[in-house]
Amino acid sequence: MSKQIQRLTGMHDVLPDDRPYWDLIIATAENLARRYGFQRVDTPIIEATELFIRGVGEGSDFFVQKEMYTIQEADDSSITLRPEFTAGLVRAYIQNGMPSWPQPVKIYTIGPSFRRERPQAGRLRQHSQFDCEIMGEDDPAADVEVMMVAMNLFRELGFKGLTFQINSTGCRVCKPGYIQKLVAYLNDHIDKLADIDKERLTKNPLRVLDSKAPGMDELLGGAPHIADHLCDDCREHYAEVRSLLEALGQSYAENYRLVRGIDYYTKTVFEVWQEGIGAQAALCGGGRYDGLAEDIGGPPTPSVGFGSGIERIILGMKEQGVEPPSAAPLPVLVAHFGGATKSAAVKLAFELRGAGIGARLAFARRGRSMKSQMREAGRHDARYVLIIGDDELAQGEVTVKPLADGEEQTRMPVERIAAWLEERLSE
RNA sequence: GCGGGUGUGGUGUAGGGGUUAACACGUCUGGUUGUGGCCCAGAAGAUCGUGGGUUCAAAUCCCACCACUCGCCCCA
Repeated sequence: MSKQIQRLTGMHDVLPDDRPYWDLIIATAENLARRYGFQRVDTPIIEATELFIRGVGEGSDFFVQKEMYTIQEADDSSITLRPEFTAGLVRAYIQNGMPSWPQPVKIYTIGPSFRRERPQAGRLRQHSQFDCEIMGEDDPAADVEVMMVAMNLFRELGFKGLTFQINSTGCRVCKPGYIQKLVAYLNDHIDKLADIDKERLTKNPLRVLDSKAPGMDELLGGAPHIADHLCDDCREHYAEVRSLLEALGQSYAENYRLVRGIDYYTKTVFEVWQEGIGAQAALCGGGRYDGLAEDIGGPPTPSVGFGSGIERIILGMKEQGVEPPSAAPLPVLVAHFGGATKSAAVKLAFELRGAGIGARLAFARRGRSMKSQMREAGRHDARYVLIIGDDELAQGEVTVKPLADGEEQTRMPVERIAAWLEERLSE
């Protein structure tokens, strides 16, 4: 056991049993996104490290050192497996001249991303994400549109008990002032903070709001809330987001403790929560990032988007008992007795496949009992076994054995079988 | 990086110092001459996560490591 090569920590194999979940989620997401006018864009899995450093923010060297898969190239350049999608998509927007496309540009993408952290429930080192962005639009309606793609995705997948958690994180004008007030308040109560929160207070004060330490509800309830310290522009924007949600009849919970750790977020931040996925209740997270395009060398481009981890959605579906339709079994198995009958069986199997009929061929290096081939057909839920023996071969026929009750076994010329099956299978 | 839990055939488990490690499911074969699902019989498959230590004797006790898992940190 120890000698065999194993999967890397935090990586997962997707086996056939899980495939229906993936297919359903991807199909639902793409269908939904297209109905809202999003178009698919795929960007490389690897980008210049610099892109993520700038995208993620000055103070976030933590990611660079510990959480990103970074490769030093021989020519001294540094490249990184994408830890998120937004930076790459904004880069693609700028580089491909999308600022001069009709605005806004609405794009979605699906693919893997990477983070080097200790895995836990719903958090893998490689995980796949569905990601939607509206770039070049500052209308709060765009925020709401993106939010509703997320919410409706989970609804269409059959989730129950979802809540919108929303907040505004301010902008370059009002956020710094708020942080000062928050820090001042927390410093006044520093004795009540856990060690870890004291550390956060110096490194990333907003994160203290996310503290899981006991007794924080009360302390933070008395802290200044950012919604009360927004500048006029941000306050107006936030108010309109809420009123549009209300106009849609969409409920939401204002969560003053909802902060996203990345510097580029401005104004709207949101998550969709579902109870019960371990410590991670969020099915998706997103928000507005009006300054990011400029940070990475592009024109001012107010934008909003969200990402949602597919593995985590699957976890949630399993917890909620949401089942995707399972893959349809192959309708036919072609059985034979080796030798010349095998050749004929091989030929028949390929003819059927060419005609669009799914067919499994019984393999048998040295011949195999009929019983064994029948068992194989049964195991795979085939509907018909087509048998070619010496007798059939001599007469150019094939025996059709139905596996379901109620159908009679028949025999017919091989030339007729494809048409016959097509008719039966389309019923 | 830190902490908890768990490591026995493919899967799920039992066993808890002493000669051939048990059970279920799964897999494969067979139950006459060319016909599945149930049933019956049989087979394959595990150096009991790895390495070291204690002992006459270790899957069982001790230590370390590794992996998986849950959580913390961080959250893209």
